[in-house]
Amino acid sequence: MNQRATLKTIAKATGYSITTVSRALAGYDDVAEATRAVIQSSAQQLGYFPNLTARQLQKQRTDTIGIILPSVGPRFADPYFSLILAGIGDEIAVSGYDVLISARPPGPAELEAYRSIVEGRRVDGIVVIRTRLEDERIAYLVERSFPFVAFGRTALDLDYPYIDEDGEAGTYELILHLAQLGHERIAYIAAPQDLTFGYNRHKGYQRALEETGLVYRPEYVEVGDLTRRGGSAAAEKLLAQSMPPTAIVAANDLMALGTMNRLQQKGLKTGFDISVAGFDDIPTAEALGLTTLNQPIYRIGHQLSQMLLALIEGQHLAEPKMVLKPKLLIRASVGPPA
Amino acid sequence: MNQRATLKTIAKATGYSITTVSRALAGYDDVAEATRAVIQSSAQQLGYFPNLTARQLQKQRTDTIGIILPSVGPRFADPYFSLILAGIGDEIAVSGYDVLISARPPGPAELEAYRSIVEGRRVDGIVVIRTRLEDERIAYLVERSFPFVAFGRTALDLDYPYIDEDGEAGTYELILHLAQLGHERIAYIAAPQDLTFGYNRHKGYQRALEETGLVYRPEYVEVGDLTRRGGSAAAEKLLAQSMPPTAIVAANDLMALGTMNRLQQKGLKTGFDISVAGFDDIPTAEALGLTTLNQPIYRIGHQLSQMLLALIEGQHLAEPKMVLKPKLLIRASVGPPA
DNA sequence: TTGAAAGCGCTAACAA
DNA sequence: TTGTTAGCGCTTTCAA
Repeated sequence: MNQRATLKTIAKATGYSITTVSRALAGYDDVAEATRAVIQSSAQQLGYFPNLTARQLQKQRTDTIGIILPSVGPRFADPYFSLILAGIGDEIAVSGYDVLISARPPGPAELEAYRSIVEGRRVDGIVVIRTRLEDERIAYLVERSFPFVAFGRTALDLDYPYIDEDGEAGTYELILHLAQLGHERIAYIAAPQDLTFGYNRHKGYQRALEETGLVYRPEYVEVGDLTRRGGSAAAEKLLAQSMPPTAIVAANDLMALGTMNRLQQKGLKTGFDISVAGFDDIPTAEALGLTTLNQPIYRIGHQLSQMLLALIEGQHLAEPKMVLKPKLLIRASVGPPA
Repeated sequence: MNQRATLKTIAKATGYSITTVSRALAGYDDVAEATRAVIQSSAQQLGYFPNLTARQLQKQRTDTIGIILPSVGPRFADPYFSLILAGIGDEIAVSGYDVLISARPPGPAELEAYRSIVEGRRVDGIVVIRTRLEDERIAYLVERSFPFVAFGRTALDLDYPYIDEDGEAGTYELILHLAQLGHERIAYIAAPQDLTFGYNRHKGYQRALEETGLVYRPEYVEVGDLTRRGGSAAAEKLLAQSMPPTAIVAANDLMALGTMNRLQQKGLKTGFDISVAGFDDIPTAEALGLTTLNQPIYRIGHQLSQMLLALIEGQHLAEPKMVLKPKLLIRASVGPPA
């Protein structure tokens, strides 16, 4: 990499002081027009570009926000992550901010990454995604009073801004729909229960069963790892029962798709022999006619960005806590019991 | 955000100089054990964490690599981008690096973003994705001799490290397969021709037609914008011809999927009435039985990261230029002509 | 209108 | 073993 031009270089070249050069380039109005012209042309000629790191150190701000993906292997490829990332990235770019991304598996290394970018002052704010009931990341950020917004709630009694979707209400509505179609044996492939959304969605399932007078049977509930493969494995177990379910609802679309795969392998027709539904409405869901609950993840990313930027600017948030109702999309994967 | 502890704070607290504190914490062995103990406990107590920005300024390195996504609207959500990002992010994290991401539409703003992170010294290296025939980004990086690797070749006569897939050979093989099935009217939905992969894949189409003795008809070629919607629109035009094609090949899966949608709307059965094929093998492709060409994008991301890190370390690359052969996956979307 | 000086927080060469 | 000094490149206060 060739030698860089700095303010010093220009100062030397033009004979002015570093201070004047800095001010001329920054557009201050207390610089003589002639001087500014000289300095600007010199800067141009030398290919000057400010060293952002130095500026950050001085200004104590980075114009960057951070996201640490709770990644488990290639899970980064999860459409959920890409969508939220897209929403955040696109919106943040408009304001001239950048996004710093790290991928860490949940646990000590993850928290260490938070400490690193927070204490190390690498970012001005953080977006926390996929919250957990006992979320140490949020506890930490609140304690440090560092600007952040979260996609999701927690069980912690802490005050912080978030957007969440009402997973309980959504799942409740879905199960109700199935019950109305006549399903009585509705199985559920749950998400890990330490994840807030996993807990909430499962609660919706439970509540719907209760209110429709159906029995909650533990053998009809499997916990999956949110992947397609996990969904497939869970479906296998559910179908192996002596009294197999007539409908299988998964806590996310990926597992629902895995379930559909498994049904196909077994020669069962989704939507006829067995109904399947998911949650998220990822692109593939529409293509395969999967009944699911839609939440506008991309747009939520937008909103989270706006909230975070406002926070960074020290503004007060008009609506710091939002819970969105997901929209039930009935598609071909669901029908009356066989 | 509460007050931060710096080296100075600890120096004041312990009575040692900033230098000694720095060295004690950095683990230099020319510090008395007793001193180190005192300093470390003080640091611990004060919750000290080094200011990474300051360190970067001093060390002239950021332990960060940059990726600027050529985004057009929510295109960030393109599985291609997510996958490559996943591959890069996961691999880079292992080495303790972070990823800085910006999203800019191709054009002046994009180049400006490159200049900003390069000249501004915000990153130690860059991954350029989705190269173009006349790629100004690459011309710029080469000229600045800044460490970078590219996913894709260019038409420029420049020496730089890249991994690319052989889009020409892949498409060639696919078209050949269709011809062997008996297709004579094979239409093509091309990618924009300024994109290297778009150009190459189209070339494969052309060459295959020639070699099988089929005619290249301009009216059988549409250029799409790589989205589902674009594929759908292009398919519409192709099907409106007096002599419609019996097979439609798209330059990427998303457009192929759009084509399938359109066929379905028209009541045509993909794979029977009309054959459809794509390129990329995104997750949905398998689910929908789309014939396509697979390239291991995620793993390519891994490799690009490794190459880039080696470059940053000043190492010599054993194999700086790699061209991978995509794998043809025949699925149900393709059959003999109706 | 311009410049000197201080400082952001850190590292490192050199001296003591 | 420890401290002094200088410097990374920038911004900003204050004085001239």
